[in-house]
Amino acid sequence: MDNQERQNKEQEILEAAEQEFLTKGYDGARTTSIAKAAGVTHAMLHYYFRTKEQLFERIVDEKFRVMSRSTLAAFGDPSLPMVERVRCGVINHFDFVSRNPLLPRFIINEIVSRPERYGVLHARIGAIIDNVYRGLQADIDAAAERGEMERVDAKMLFISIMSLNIFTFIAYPFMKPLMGELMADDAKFLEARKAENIETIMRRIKKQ
Amino acid sequence: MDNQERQNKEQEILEAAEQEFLTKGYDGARTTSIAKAAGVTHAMLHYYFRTKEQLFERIVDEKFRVMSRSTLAAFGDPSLPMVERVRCGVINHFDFVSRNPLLPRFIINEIVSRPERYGVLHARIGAIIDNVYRGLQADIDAAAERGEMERVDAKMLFISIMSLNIFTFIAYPFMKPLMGELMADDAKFLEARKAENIETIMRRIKKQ
DNA sequence: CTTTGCATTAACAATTATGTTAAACAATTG
DNA sequence: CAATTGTTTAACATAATTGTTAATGCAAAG
Repeated sequence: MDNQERQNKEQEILEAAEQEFLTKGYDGARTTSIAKAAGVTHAMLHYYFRTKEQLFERIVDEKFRVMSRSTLAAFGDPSLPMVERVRCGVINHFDFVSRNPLLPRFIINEIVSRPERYGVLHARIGAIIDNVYRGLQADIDAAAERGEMERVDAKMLFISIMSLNIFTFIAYPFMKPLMGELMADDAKFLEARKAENIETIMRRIKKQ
Repeated sequence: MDNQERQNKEQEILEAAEQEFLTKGYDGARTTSIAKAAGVTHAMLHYYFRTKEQLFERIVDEKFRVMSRSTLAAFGDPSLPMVERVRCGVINHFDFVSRNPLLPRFIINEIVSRPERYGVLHARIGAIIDNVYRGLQADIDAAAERGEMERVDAKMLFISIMSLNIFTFIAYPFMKPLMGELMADDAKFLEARKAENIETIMRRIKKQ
């Protein structure tokens, strides 16, 4: 068996594991079911990844990376005027969550149910965020000074953006059957929801 | 043993079960650990509730009821002027979630991981909501006509309110370590967050 | 006081998941 | 082609968890 094939098997296990863990969580996931979905015996899964725990770590690591990278990238281009920069941030963040709809719920559940493990990670991300914020808040203050927008707290604004964008996807399966025609067409609803979130945030920062 | 005592035991099991299921979810919960927390042997738990499944049902049922009652009640007093009615709705909903911080995550996870079971429930709630909405949208339109507020979609507004209020609590354990001083004092942060959510929603409906 | 019925316990049964191992197999290398 | 290394399988071991049961206790009712 050549390298190519081996990597394929590893990859297939990882993909099946991602699907299983993201939809069912650590406790609900079954290694046998992951192995089956990947088309390997469950002994092979253990051969490649030793334990369920270690396989899970791999998924968590990757997902955390994707999540934090994209979340930070959402606070894009500092060369844009502040108001446009925020609009752009909301759009980018919405689109990211839209491409990874299962991710936020997974990460939140993970952290809620095993807070002890993420101390290091938190410290690291915390430092990065702190840095970004200081700059962002300064830019907001400057723009407010120039009368371009309302003076707002950068962190609060950030939380609002995350709330509006993420909740849409977290609660989708819950809301969909409750909302009738509004949600009949997924694509249409998401488009409308995106516009609504942008509008809500833009009004929040609009000078009045 | 008198009636009082028996009901107490049942009650203690239910309370322990609620705690366990809400924090760990169905898969993560252990009946032995529930029994231990309730101070009974695990055979007693089975004696009272037969299976884990049935015990879980009891908790889900009650929690669903609490959740839907409070969510609807948040769209309070139709005698108030529309703008005040919305403000009041946001405040009531925030306070409700604040008193039941684990509830939204529990319900969302439940529904995501077992969608098939909630068809009936959904139909019922859907009908109620539909009803409330029709009235609410009419009231909003009328208020907009009178120039008291912006014309907005009632369902979209509702989703925004839920998003802002619920996400705060769902993501709290995740954000807390990331936000530094802002969240050092829980009570203070929640107060600030509540004010921020009210402001965000009020600006959304403000005539401009 | 005895009978009846519920409450309680401890021991046990069954199932399910994770993880291991030894042997078979395949591929690569010298 | 022999030796070595890594891969695969099937069978097994272990542990955890849910659920059952038969025996015992206990309280109230007749």
